Amino acid sequence: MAKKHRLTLQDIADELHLSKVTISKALRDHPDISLETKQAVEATAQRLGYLPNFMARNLSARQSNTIGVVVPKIAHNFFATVIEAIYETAYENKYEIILTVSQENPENEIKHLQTLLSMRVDGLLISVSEHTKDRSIYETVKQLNVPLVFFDRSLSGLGFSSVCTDDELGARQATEYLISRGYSKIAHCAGYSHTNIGKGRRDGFTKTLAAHDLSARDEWIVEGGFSEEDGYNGFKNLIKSPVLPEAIFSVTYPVALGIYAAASEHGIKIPGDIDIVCFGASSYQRFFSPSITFVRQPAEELGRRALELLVDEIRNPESLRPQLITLPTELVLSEDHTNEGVT
Amino acid sequence: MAKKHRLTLQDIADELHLSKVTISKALRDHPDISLETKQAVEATAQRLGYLPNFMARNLSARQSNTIGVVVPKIAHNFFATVIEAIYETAYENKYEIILTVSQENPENEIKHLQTLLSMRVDGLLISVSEHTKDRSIYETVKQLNVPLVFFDRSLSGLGFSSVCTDDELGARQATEYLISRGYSKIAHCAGYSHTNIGKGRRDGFTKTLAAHDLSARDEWIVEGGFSEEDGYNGFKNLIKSPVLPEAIFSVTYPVALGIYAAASEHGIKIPGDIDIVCFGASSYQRFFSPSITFVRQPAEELGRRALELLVDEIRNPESLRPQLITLPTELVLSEDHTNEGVT
DNA sequence: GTGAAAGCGCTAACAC
DNA sequence: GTGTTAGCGCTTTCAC
Repeated sequence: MAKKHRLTLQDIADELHLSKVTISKALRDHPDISLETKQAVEATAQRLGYLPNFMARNLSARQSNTIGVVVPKIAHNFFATVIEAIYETAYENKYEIILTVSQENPENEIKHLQTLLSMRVDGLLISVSEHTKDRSIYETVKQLNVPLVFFDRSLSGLGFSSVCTDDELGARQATEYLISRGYSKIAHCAGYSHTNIGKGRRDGFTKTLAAHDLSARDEWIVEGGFSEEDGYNGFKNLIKSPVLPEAIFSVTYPVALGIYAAASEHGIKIPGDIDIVCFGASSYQRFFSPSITFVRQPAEELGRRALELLVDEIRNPESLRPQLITLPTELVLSEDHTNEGVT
Repeated sequence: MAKKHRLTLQDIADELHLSKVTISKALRDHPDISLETKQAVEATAQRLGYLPNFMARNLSARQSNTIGVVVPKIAHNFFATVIEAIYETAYENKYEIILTVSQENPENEIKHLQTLLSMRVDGLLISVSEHTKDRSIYETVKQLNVPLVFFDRSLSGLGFSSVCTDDELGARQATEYLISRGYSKIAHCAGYSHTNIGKGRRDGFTKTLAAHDLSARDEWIVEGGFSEEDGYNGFKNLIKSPVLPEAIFSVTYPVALGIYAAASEHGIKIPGDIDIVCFGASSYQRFFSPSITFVRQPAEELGRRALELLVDEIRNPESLRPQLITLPTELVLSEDHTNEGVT
């Protein structure tokens, strides 16, 4: 059983005694072609079950209508939400998405970027891994003149646009809240300072403390990654301190989950014994207790804006200068705390 | 500023005074080429920053090393986990993934399938939407001879392989558990019976009841979709019954969340007033109370197996007959219940 | 071992 | 309006 010959423009052309160029134009609704012809072509294409070959089309047209995306992780509420928004917005704009996952590994990130470049994507949407340091691949992208927009986790100084959360604002909201609750001994399970989000959140934290004439003991700021495991390890380090903090500001939701796990191993109740505020949360959070106070990240908007900005840059390659967009956060109080006065 | 001319094989060929055919072969490690030449080519390709053009390569080679995936949703723990496993396994097998999202909409599903076919993906991995009824697109795929494997949500009778959860087993485990807890009035927020997973879970439920000489009142089996909203509406319907059930078996985790939301509006405590068991859960579930008893779905394994099976079919197009793989589930008791004897 | 010729399926430029 | 010609960048015979 030989591989079935897939229909081509020529097959339709033969059927209608026209040339394949006419078919090609008709199918793409080119003004050259008369309405009658278009309809006839459309009809037989439909009848024969013709499906265009995008590889051929794209090779010839030198564009793929395709956008490459690199994220550190998928199965994490924040990214899953951003990704879903990216998909929706892409389809509205007639772009297909090629999604790749770095797994927080810079080497994967480079490999995926190369693959996407080889696939000749029209543009790139990147959230860099927590360990990315080598920027040469991004310089290559710049040189190749391929539009790129960072989202959430960005690299500055490369001349690319970015759409990020206002990390410092969110951190300030979180910290102010903890201070308003009467805590003065506040710890921070922080993200790496070489990442924009780690640094922004940490800066917001320390600045807010300083504004209230407070400060955190050195060992109360534990720097690490953004995963459950990092939170777990972070808490284990934290409790080595001779003085325990009254509250913790966690850099991400997964980190907070790790903190929970570690704390429960030590018989420490959260938020009972040590209170917590978290940057980001699961969308399921509201159904469960302890319902924690958290900083809401504008995940959908982030995905949508990033994609729209990228499409803009693809369509107007020359006109635009890099834009650095920052979206505001919002503090969401846990039910336990809002009810406090009542209870 | 003209669009930069991307490097081609010819550029490397010129540099080395060889033909582009030689370069092409050298880069692909073709046995024709001598080691010296290969190394020289490799070196200058590296130096010049050559990136192959996959569109051209794929057009010429008539294969894309690409797999198309259609899922109903991303931002849902089960699918996010399956998708992540698919990505990992794909990379191990040197395939790129084109992921599309139907949003439970059959029209999107068809459109995406056509797009993927037009992109000439080497194979297809599908989890059908909850409303899919028209099967003609799948017959087209069959005719085109494109390998396709269903995962989790499948369509039978089309001659395609599938990798699914043992829904009936899981439902039996859940129902047996509720019965063992002493409940006899058990409701089921069910999925559509025209879907394999809706039907399997419902069958497991009713059969188990029957085996214990029990049965559910008609209005205790509420059929709907698989989302939070469906659970919410389902519960609203459920409580119209003159007799309230003592427990609910929920067809999915999102449905259980909807049930929570609706119940709390009515001042009904779950699992206090009405107990619940759920098919599937969030990976975060264990950190929170109420920690509910649930049926664990083998999400990673499902993704991995489905992709491996597909790759098999791509590589051995003739030899294999459709396989229907079913993976077992496992009941996970909530902490609240396991501690019961002790408390 | 290397390369010239042909073609993958399509589109763009230009003639008619 | 429609068709001819010439590629897009690569791979596959098949000579040499």
